[in-house]
Amino acid sequence: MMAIAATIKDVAKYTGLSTATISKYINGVRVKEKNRKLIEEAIEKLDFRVNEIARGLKTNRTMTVGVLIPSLENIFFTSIVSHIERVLQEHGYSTILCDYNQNCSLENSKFDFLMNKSVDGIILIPLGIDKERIKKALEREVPVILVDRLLKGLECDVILVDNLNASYDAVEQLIIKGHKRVGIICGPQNLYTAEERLRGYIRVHEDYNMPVDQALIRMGENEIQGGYNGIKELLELENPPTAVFATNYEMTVGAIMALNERNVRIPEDISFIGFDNLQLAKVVKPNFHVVVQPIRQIGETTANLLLRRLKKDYGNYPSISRLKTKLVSGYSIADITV
Amino acid sequence: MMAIAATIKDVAKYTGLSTATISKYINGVRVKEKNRKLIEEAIEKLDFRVNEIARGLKTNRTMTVGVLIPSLENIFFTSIVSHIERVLQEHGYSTILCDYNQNCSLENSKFDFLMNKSVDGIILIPLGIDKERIKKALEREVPVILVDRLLKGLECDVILVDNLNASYDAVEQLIIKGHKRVGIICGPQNLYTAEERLRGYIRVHEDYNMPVDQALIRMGENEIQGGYNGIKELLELENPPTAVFATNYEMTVGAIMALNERNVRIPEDISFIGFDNLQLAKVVKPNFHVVVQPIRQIGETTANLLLRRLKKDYGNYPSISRLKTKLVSGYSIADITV
DNA sequence: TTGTACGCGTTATCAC
DNA sequence: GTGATAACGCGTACAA
Repeated sequence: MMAIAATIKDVAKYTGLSTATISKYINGVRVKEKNRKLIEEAIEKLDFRVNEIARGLKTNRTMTVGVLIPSLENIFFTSIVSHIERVLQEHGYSTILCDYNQNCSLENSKFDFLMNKSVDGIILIPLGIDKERIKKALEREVPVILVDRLLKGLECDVILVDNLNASYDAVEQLIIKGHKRVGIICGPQNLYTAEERLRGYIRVHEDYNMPVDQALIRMGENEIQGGYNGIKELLELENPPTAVFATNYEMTVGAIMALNERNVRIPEDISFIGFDNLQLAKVVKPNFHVVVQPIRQIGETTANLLLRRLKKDYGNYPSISRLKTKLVSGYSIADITV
Repeated sequence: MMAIAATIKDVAKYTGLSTATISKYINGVRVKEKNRKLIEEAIEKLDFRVNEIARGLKTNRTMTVGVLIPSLENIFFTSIVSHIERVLQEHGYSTILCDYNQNCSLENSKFDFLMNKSVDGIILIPLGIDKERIKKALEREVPVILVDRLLKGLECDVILVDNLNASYDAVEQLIIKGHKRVGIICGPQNLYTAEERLRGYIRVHEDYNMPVDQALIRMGENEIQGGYNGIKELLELENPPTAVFATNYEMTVGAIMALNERNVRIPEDISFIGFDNLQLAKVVKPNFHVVVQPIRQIGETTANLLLRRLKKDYGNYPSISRLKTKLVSGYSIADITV
């Protein structure tokens, strides 16, 4: 025999009160002290829980947020989601998670899927979504928050990381320590973050009046393989760099692997700065310098902004946050100033 | 002006038909050819979409599945989720994802949260959940599928990996190649998978009539640090192993890092078998042997089983699948048979 | 094949 | 403070 969930009606019957009163109690309206006791007893006894579906039908809210990310197999993205989910859940929202497998057309269709599911809001790490979809969502008063990547020409809340200065500061450290030839391993240039990180690299060169040698710029996929190949190519240059900056986590792993494999010592043979995973940087000896993104802050800021929008608080719309990274020091930079 | 979603009523008005007819059309019941055309035109024109909330209220189904995993910061888990989500989404289900941060009490409360959200089914990678909760869910006809870990004394569908034989086969390869002292780096023994993997190690020793040296068994957290420490301890033994088996991905990364750092060569100085991430194994030179879990298959099997249960197909309940791993060869085992 | 009428569990609007 | 009642949008007898 299966326990059918009790309804407001049941509680009403049990207490002798009306459904209206029960509903009010549930929604925080004051009721007579005596009735309060009674209702609480009934709820306990009948194991009553609000039917969110029925409530949603009335209120037009599902207490559900859609989160759409490029891939579930990338720890940077999923870590952000982890924090988002925690904060939202604390406020009673559940998180419908979708990934689009780095595929724009999937990105579009999953966005539609979420809209069809009547989510109350959407958090999106975008790739190449059709901006009209986002506009339409906003028109329907479904707030959308972009994360990590900007979509030019779209008025929308967005939480970013200051990638340009992250990169600038990292490379600057190398320059300050006397490095004239700094290699950079970066992601595809149609990707907002990768582009920004390369721009930081270029700008710091300009600011220090140093030429940019295109041969030192290695682009590849944001994967282990990309980092691995990048290092390989850099080491095989006639005039190889004395320092290398890897600009995302997977590439950092690949780069370290390639260096170890060739017995290239850090920092004696080459100086190195990695990206993102502090734990990894701490495990490898010598600990390497690493640019750490404020993952927790990204997630929490995003969730909190969305919660505000869900409360119809549209203060400082559109809000553009640019969170700061941290350069955590290690022992992977050789001082070669003469 | 915001586009309010059209309802069945609107479509009925537009076509001059009744809401019942529209509803039937939507649910695949035949209608007059002429009316079909008309309805389709109206749906297109009005941009009508079924209100899943209202439908859920009637059908008592939310077309939503809860997925509860130990951590969103572990790529093994999230990769499984990725496949689950894809399959479910193809069948119109959305996935509410929660993680419990490796914390049993959170595991319990998030399970409750999902039940309160009236999900149609739950997929759980369990740690120490109160089994009564699962029983109660099953009684309420909410199917639950366990993944990766067994809960003893609970009748429930479960999708497992044959960890014992995975470990057995890996270590056997080392033994066949003449290794008498094989180190194993494994996770905490209150964890189902870690325990199974160690049992495989022990069983193959028994089968080959080899003593098990407790000093060669290093336990730690399933993290990079655990693998790193494990290798370190093994290398510092008076009588160190000639081969090492790391039993999860993070530990494999840590182990490789530690070996590289000490310039211990694979396989000249030590033979090695890793776990899980084929891409990593292929990137490191020499490619190392690696036990690969059928992640895609785990996800798809899980999703498909749940879909069957959601259709009230309770054939071969409880279903216990034990999926096979694959030992992918590399060049990390030295043949030291004399 | 189509239409009428009602109910799903909740909230909101009134009166009282 | 409380209660009766009408929505919310859809599915489904049952009747036509």
